[in-house]
Amino acid sequence: MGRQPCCDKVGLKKGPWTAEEDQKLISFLLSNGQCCWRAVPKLAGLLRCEKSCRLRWTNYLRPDLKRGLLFEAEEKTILDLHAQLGNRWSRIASHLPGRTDNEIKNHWNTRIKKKLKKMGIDPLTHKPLPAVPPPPQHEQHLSPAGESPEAQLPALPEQRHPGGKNTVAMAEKPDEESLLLRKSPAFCTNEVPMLHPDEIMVPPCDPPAPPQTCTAASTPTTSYSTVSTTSSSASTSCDEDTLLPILEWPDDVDNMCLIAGLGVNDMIPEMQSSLLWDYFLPPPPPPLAVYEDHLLNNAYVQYQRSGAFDQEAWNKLELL
DNA sequence: AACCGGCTCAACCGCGAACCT
DNA sequence: AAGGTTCGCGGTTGAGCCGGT
Repeated sequence: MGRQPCCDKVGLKKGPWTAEEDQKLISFLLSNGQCCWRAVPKLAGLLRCEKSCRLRWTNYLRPDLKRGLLFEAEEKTILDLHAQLGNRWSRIASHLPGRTDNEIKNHWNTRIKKKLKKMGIDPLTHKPLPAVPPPPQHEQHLSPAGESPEAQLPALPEQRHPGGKNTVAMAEKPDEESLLLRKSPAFCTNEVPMLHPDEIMVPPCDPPAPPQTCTAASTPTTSYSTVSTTSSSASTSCDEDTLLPILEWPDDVDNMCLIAGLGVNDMIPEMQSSLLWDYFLPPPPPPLAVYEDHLLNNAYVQYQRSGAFDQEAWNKLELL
């Protein structure tokens, strides 16, 4: 359909915005409100396309935006929502007041994704990464076109939305199979529940804690526990909705050991440190069936099921 | 001091949906 | 109904920053 590329017009400026341009846009939008974006650049006296103006406003200039690092609770909310929604950044952002989809997308791609990979979790599916089999000795061919290791993993279920957008498959109208999965308490390691939008329960994200809680070092685990207590009470209804068993996050090392089938005495000193999280994550993955059993005990699955979240361990991943 | 590589994030691009004529 | 316009979304890019050598 004869659509004009909006930014190809001659004479329109591209690239970083200057303070002067910002000021023009802000003062225009504050005095006139957001109406037809098409008219905004002209009326505001800007040599920008409407798209550029809208983006600058929504992602940067809007007065209700929070700036700076995401709070821990926000990060957890993003994790929760991404597990349910996939890369629907605008939907995720709608649950985080003052945050933009762009900001969340960037944060996901630069931080959370890495952390999950370090934990052996596929950031796309929130499932454990499959074992990468050692290349056969006589067949160490590169995959075609130099695909990344990720591209060489076993094919996942169809991830693309029928519309062609590269989003994680989501059951807009849950089919029989997905309904069964959601009703089965045994699921979890195989499937991340893809929920219908109106089923999504988001733990309240009330970070307006003092900004200093933003740094990992200054945040004792207990401070997050408060948040996760709140969220787990909220996630109770979530679990009711999805009919998942509610498992408690262990209060202490004894419980962690219990879950992992270990005695406290079995633990080496390092394990008794706050790196427990790491220890309960799967080492090089065994065959999938065994692996799944093992995962029933691992911390991330506990997190997926209960919403409880070991913030300290999570923060440590940042430092690795 | 200079160079290099990795990282971050603001901005851009292209597409589809919704709306309008 | 068909074609055009506007808006919003998600993926990608690249300039600038920063730490390491």
